[in-house]
Amino acid sequence: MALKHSKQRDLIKEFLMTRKDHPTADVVYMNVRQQNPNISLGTVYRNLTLLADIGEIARLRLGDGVDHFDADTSPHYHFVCTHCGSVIDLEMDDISEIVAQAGANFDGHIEGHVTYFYGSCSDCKKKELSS
Amino acid sequence: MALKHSKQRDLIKEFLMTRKDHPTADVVYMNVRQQNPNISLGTVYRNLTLLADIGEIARLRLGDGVDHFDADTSPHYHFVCTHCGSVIDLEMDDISEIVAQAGANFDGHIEGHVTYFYGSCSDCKKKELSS
DNA sequence: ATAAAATCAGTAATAGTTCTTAGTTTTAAA
DNA sequence: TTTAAAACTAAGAACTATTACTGATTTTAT
Repeated sequence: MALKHSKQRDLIKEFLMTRKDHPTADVVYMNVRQQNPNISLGTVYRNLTLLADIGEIARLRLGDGVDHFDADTSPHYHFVCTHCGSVIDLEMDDISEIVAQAGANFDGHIEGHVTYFYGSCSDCKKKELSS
Repeated sequence: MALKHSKQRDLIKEFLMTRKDHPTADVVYMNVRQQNPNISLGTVYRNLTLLADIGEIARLRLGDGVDHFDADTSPHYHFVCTHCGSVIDLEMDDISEIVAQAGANFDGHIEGHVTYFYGSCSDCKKKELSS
């Protein structure tokens, strides 16, 4: 299982670090191909999964049926626009105290929570108003 | 678009109301077939989607790649066991004040939030301890 | 240098869900 | 109560995102 270096994995990680918009595997693939046209989609998926498993990136599941990836692994929350699908970081305080609330009347062990917010992003909100 | 009655839809809704474990489309299909062996999986999917769209049931996306359905549409939170995959209702107060927190430094419009918790359910917790 | 292990590209396979088609029910109105 | 339009159905094809398999290639510890 010893991890070996791979140019493909470096490329994927480097690309992801340049982006703040939480791209999907397919978007990563299309972009990374511009540097390495021979890279395969399977390699992109495998490495995204591997990087997520070792904690170097985060996998986001936002209910749209597609996994998004984020090079920013610090705890933070996301907003999903239900009109254009864009995913945006939110500036807000940590709310993980809700885990204690959830555990108060629960017999199992709660390890964590998944929270994201949805609505209209700034751009889509403007378009709605002007129509 | 006027909704017409359908025996299949009734059957699906009735089945879902008997369950508190948030079954998937496939589980609904397998069970509903015992009453109507000719029902098709597509019909189950179509009606679950329709019922969710008109608000009679809730569609839950819990990050496991499968949609779960819930006849209880009142606002409440869910726990997902990462070991056995079971989905359990949590008894806890409403936490939708987090929406205001999230909107404080955000330029768009936040309509709602998705939150669920994960960890080990009561049964799986016991099994871990005894191993 | 070399060889075991990890990785790769390419492609087939899978899972969950939606779409298409041709025929069947439902329902409002004649 | 016929009737005909609209909604609905079963069956299965198609689609999307993802994972698994293959034999060849790269990495790295010796």
